[in-house]
Amino acid sequence: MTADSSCSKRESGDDRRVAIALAARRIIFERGLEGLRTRDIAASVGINIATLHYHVPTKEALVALVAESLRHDFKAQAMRHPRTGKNGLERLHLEFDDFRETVLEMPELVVVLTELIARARRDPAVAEIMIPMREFWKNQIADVFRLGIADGSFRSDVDPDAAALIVTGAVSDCWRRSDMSPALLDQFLAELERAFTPR
Amino acid sequence: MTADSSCSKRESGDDRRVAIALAARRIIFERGLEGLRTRDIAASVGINIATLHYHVPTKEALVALVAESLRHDFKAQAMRHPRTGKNGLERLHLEFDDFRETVLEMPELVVVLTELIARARRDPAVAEIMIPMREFWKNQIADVFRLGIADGSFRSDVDPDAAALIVTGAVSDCWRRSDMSPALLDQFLAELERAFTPR
DNA sequence: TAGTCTCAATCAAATGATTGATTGACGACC
DNA sequence: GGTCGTCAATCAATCATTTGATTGAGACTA
Repeated sequence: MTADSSCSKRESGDDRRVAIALAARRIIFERGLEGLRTRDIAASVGINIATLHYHVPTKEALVALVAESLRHDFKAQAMRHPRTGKNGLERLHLEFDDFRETVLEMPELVVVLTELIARARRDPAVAEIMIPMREFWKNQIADVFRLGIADGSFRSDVDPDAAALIVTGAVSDCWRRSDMSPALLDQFLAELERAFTPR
Repeated sequence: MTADSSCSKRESGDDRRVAIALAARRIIFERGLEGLRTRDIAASVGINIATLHYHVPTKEALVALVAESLRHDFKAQAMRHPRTGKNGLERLHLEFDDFRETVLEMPELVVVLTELIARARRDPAVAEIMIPMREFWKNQIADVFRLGIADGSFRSDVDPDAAALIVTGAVSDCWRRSDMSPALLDQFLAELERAFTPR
């Protein structure tokens, strides 16, 4: 206890808010938005409830902070692997590699994403963050399909927008299952590629 | 008010519980599990909070009742259109017709389903109802694919289980979007069929 | 009549949020 | 280098309301 000198120093506002968002994400993962309590977050961060309110004034603002936090991670993720010089199919394949990595590294991500997307229906502040995120992802995949059709790595009768909806939807749902064996995951992703490749 | 004679008769326990489940579903649709309050359900049904507890002893039991209610509707739905004498592709097509109907008739269904499936991770009583339901649906679709491969209406290299995951996942996610135009929905479903048909 | 169902009032605890006092950090000034 | 003032950050205590649930009496039904 006395050796713990890091506790005597105050964190900056931004660091605090990051810690708050991460704690909230963990709790949402475990208990859903349903079970998210401001006091639990404060306890998890190691601060008083009033301090939490000092940094994040309302619970609603807190949920929006979580949404921002997710957006931030999502963005960092999207920049991870360059796609230049790859054809459509190769890019789709890289998307799936990213997916596998994310499942391993951030299992909680999609559970929290799902809760926030559901909340977007009833909270405009959250919608403002989550819906553009989702659309961005879908449009990225649609562009991969357009490229693939042009370079011949996908069937010419593929509808890029519809295909993107299929891929993003199937991948999201698969992610939510979280109990899939690696073998079944491989089967699933292989079948998803086969769905669009020429014969 | 005085002309309202239906209020003068007591409902049976079963009818009450049905009304309670339906009220709860409506509230979950509007506010999520996060915003589900026993008093709001009681008010919506037109009964006192103690009466609600008489019929459904705890909030947990109430959520399980909602899960049962969903299962019941899901079952009724599955029996709706006979599938005899149809090949694989025709059956898949009928599944999609059902999907369209359900989107129109019960828009709240998948929002509530999603909330309950998320809750299944942390509530064994709900998991016991929701997970078998989901697996049943997936296995039905997998059987459609097996039939279709055998009758030649689907590609022979389709992996039925993986394909079922793709279809159920994509359809569920699409359903959750709830803001899709009918034209885009048609495109989506057509592309989903093309993904598995021979060339 | 007996069992079922319903209600208003109530309980104990939880919940999001507030208040006022105190502490920490930093820069200016002597 | 020490002191002071200012602002940011923190805390314990508290508030007002909500929440899931309970109690005991009365109403309803067959």
